[in-house]
Amino acid sequence: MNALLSHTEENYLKTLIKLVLENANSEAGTNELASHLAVKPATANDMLKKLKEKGLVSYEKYGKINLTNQGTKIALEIIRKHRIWETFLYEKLDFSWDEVHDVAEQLEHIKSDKLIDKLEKFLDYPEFDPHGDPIPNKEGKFKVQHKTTLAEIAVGKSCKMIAVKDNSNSFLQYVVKVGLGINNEIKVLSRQDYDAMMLIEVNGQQSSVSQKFAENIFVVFD
Amino acid sequence: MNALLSHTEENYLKTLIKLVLENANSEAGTNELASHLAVKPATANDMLKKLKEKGLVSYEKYGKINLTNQGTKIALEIIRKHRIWETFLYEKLDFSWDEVHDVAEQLEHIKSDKLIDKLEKFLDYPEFDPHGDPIPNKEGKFKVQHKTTLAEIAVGKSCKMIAVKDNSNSFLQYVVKVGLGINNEIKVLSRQDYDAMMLIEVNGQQSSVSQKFAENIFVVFD
DNA sequence: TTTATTTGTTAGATACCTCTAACTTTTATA
DNA sequence: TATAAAAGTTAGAGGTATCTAACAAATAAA
Repeated sequence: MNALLSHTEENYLKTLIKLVLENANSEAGTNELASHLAVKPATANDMLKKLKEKGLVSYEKYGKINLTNQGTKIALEIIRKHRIWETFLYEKLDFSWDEVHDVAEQLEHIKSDKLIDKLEKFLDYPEFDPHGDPIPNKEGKFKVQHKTTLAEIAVGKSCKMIAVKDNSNSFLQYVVKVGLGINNEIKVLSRQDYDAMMLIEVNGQQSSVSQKFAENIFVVFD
Repeated sequence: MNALLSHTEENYLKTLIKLVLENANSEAGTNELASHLAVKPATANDMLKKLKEKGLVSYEKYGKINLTNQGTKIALEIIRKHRIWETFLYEKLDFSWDEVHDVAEQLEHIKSDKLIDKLEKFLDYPEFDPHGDPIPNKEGKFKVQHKTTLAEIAVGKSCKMIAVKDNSNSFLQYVVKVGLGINNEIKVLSRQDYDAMMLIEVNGQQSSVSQKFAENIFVVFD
């Protein structure tokens, strides 16, 4: 029995699960939530009351926010839809890597289980989206990859890019500019002691990237 | 400069253009509009004021409603999106003929010109949707077919189904049950004088259909 | 430990879309 | 043409999602 949630409610749940998963402490705060959704804390607070009323989040006044099992389930369904749509846009409609996110933000709210299941089949059951993030299946299960960042790779070693951490347009466009994409080989040529700037090589193209950049590129060892 | 309209506003425009095109008199009334949108006349009246304010409809108090050029343009864009999505669902995702409408009602509101243009290309620029309705191009132009209904076909003659007039689920499911679909050949075997019930044959299957049914099937002569 | 800062909450207001109930205008009918 | 019916409008209200401004609690700093 999927509760009928508004786009807004769905966006709150999606943001909450991201915060809970990223924070490692498995908790989120009102201000944090509000800033991710670009609303004021007062607004987020109101919505939290509503979501609590619906049994989707658990929290007490002045306490930390968590998703209930039901809330987690719904949040994973939204992430599933988002990533399947991103894959469709990238693979079938020739959208570029950095264009898929914004459109998928809209498409993820379409209410039709049949649609997303048929789309998944059409794409031949993809396990990762164009950014390398895992796609939850109908039961909410997904592949977890051990994630190393480019910043951790030693000088002289090579690795393969598997995902990005930051999904912002500005970052993704930067990644494209450096000539990087999913499954590309990266060789670490040197690293500055002072600021950890790295010189890397991708498909013969050398680029100098910051530590911040390197920390947002997930890789696996060759 | 595409005004940023809400889903609701878009639905009003879409319904208005349908009424205006169907009515032949090129006018619509408040009650008529309201009943098609399943809202009360008071609600429709409020929205009309807003759409007039935005320059999308023209009407005077107690007068008839018309779309402005700008309103027509936007309405055609929504119809274009709806029909392209229907075609996608039917051709690529194996949705059945009678399932596509409801999902397309949601998809038509996705805001991305790039998306719909790429989808159109992916489908190889279709001219008609799965119900036989013409798909407006980017400039709002579409093919007009001279439409004869099955009710007008003489006994003993054959014709080919090209579209349906009624898009309701109950009608479409009935059409499927009779074994009919776009481009099927229909032979009119007999017609009752009393109530115009017709006996037709489709792919070897004989069915008895009412006048109401026949009036909602568009055909061309062989 | 007292104070300052950060974080979270409440109250009151607005815009959107909807409703019901009452009223007005137009159209049809007797 | 007078009246009844249909069509259209207005006023007042409610739910959702948002805001600002003011306040309260928890945490960090002096």
